[in-house]
Amino acid sequence: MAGATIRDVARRAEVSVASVSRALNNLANVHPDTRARVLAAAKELGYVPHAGARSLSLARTHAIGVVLPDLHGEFFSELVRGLDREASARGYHLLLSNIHADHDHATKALRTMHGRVDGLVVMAPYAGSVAIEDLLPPTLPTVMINTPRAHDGVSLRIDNRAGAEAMARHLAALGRKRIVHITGPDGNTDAQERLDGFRAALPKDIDLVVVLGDFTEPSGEAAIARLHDDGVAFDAVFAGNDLMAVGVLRALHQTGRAVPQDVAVCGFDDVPLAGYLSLTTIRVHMTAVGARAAARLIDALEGCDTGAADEWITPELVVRATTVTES
Amino acid sequence: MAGATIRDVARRAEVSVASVSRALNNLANVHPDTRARVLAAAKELGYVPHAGARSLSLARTHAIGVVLPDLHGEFFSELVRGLDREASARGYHLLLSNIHADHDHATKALRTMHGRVDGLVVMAPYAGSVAIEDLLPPTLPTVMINTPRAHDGVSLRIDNRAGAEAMARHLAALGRKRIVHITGPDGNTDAQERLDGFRAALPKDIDLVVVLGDFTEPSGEAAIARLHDDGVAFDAVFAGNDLMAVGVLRALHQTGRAVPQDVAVCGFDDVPLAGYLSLTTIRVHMTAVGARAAARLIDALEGCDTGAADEWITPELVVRATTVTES
DNA sequence: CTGTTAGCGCCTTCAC
DNA sequence: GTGAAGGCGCTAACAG
Repeated sequence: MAGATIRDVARRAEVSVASVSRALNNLANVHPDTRARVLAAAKELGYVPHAGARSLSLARTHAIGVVLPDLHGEFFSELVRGLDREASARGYHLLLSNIHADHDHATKALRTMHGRVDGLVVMAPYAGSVAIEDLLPPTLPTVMINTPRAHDGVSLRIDNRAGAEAMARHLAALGRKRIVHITGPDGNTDAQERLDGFRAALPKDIDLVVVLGDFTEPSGEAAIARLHDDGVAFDAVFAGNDLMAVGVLRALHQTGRAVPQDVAVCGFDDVPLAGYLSLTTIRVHMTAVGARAAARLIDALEGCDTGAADEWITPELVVRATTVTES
Repeated sequence: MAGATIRDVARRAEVSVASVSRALNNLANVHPDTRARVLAAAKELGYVPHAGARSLSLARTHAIGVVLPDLHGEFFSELVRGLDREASARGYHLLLSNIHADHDHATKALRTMHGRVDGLVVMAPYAGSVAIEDLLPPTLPTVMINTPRAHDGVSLRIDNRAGAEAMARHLAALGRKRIVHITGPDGNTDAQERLDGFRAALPKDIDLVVVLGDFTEPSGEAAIARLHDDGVAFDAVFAGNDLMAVGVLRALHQTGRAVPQDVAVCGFDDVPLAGYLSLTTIRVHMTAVGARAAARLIDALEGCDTGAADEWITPELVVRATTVTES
C-alpha cells in the first residue's frame, strides 16, 4: 500500500493526525497504547513519511547542496566521499549540482536549491567563475572550498603556499640548483598560489625557470620537450600538479635523462597514480576537506558555530623515488 | 531581501498570487503588463521560488535519488558524472545516498528519500545486499544497475559474460594454452559472471586454473606468488579486475617473468591506471552506464517509456601491451 | 494525554 | 485576463 499518508494512519489507528505525528517522532506525552496502535497501523500500511512535506512545515530539509565544477575524477570522488561520510553520519543528505560552463543553466540549478537544502558547500577554483558567489541564494549558509575572495560565510582553503614552500625546501635540501616550475592555467588560483609559495621559499642561489602549463599531462610533456629543444639546462622539475609531472616523467624518459639522478621530479595533489609511479608530491587530503566542509556547515546550521571564518588545510609533503634514490 | 515569498511579490506587483504564479511559470493568459510588473517585482525582491513547496503542490520534485554502496573511487565518480550529466541536462538534481554496511542507517536513508525524489537509481553489486530491494519505498520508480535479481522496474546490466568471453577469445587467438583466472570475492555477482563467461568461451584444449582473489591489488600479487611457490606453470593471467592485474604485474616482475612474452596479463574495468600500465583489459564505460540509467529513469518518470525492462551494456575489449608486443 | 486548527509556500481549479 | 479558495502532507500551537 504505497503513498499512505499520515491521515490514513490516523484513521486506521483511530486517533488524530497529531497523535500519529507525536508517536512517530517519539515525542513525549503519548500514551503507550496510543503509540502502539499508531506504530502498528503505520507498519500495516507501509507508511513512509513524506520528507518533502516534513521539510516544508519544519523549514528544515536536512539536506546540503553541493556545488562543484566539472573537475577531475580523483578529486571529485574523494571530496564527495568526505562530504557524504560526515553528512550521512549526522543525518544529512547531499544534493549534487555540477556547474558546467553554461551560465544560465548554472543559475537555474542554484536557484532550484532554495527550499531543498539547508546550506551549501561550494567549490569554485577558477577566478573566472567569480559570478558564482553572486548567484548563490544569499539566504543560504555557505561553506566555500578554496575560494579566494572574501565573503560572509565560512571558507576552507587548501594551503597551496605552504605545500609549495615545503617542496621548495625539499628540493633545496637535495642540492638542486636549476629548477623548472610548470604552472597551471592562467587565472587558476591554486596554480598561482603554488607558484608564489614556491618562489618565495626558494633560496636565492637557486635558479628558477617558470613555464606555463595547463594541469594536463600533455602540457607537462610539451613543456619539457620545449625546454629540451631550447637547450635549457635544469636538474629538477616541480610540476604544478601530478598530471603534468607524469608528462614530465614521460618526456624525460624519452630524452634519456635519469630520474632522480639527472633530474628530480615532483608534483602536487598525490593522485593515486602518483603512488604507482613513486612520484614525490604534496598530498591534499580531499576526503578530509570534504568531511571538514560538511562538519563546518552542519555546525553552523545547528547553531554550534565553531572556529574561524577562514580555515586552512595544510597539505603534506610525500617524498618518493622521483626525488630521492632509495638506499 | 532574502526569503521573499510569492505573496510578497504579489503585494509588490499589486496582483494576486495566482497571477504571479502564472507569470513566473510562463503560462498563457497573462496580460503583458501584468507579467512585466510581476517580473519587475520579483527581481526587486530577489525572489527565488521555494522548490520544496513547489514540489509538494506539484507532487513532482525533479530530483532523482542515487543509492550507491561505498565503492571504489574510479567507478563512483564516473558513474555519478554520467548520472549528473544526463540528469542536469534534463533539469533534474541528484540526491546522493551512500549505503554503508549499517542496515538501520541504510533503511532510514532510503525512507527519507520518499517525497524528496521522483525516482531512484540503485546500484548494489553484492548478492549480500539483497535486502536493499525490500527497503526501497515501493512507490518509487527505480532503475537498478547491475542487480541480478528480477524486480519490477528497469534494470541495467553490465554484460560481464560478454566481456569475459571476448577476453577468452583474445587469449585463445594469441595461442595461450595454460591460463590462470583470479576471481573476485565470493558472492560478488560481477566476479561470478566474469568467471562463467570466461570459462564458457575458452576452447577445450586450453587449461584453466582458477584461484580466488578479492578485487584488491595485494590479492592479485599474492595469487601469483602462491602459484609460483607451488610450481604451477602458466602463460597467461586473466585477473577479475584491473587492480588485481596490477598486483599480478608486480609479482611477475619480481619473479623475473617477461610480459607478455612469458606471460600475457589482462584485467577488467579499464581504470585510468590500466592505460598508464598499458594493460589489456575490458572497458566498462561507467559514464555511459550512469547517463543511460538517468535517461531510462527520467523517460519512465515522464511517461515516454522506452525499451526493455532489462538493458545490457556491452563492455569493450581494449588490447594493449600486456598481451601483445608492439611491432 | 489527545483532538482541532492553522499554517509552511506554492499551484490550480473555479468563478468572475 | 484575473482573483479567491482549497489542498499537497506534515508539524505545532492551542484548547480540552
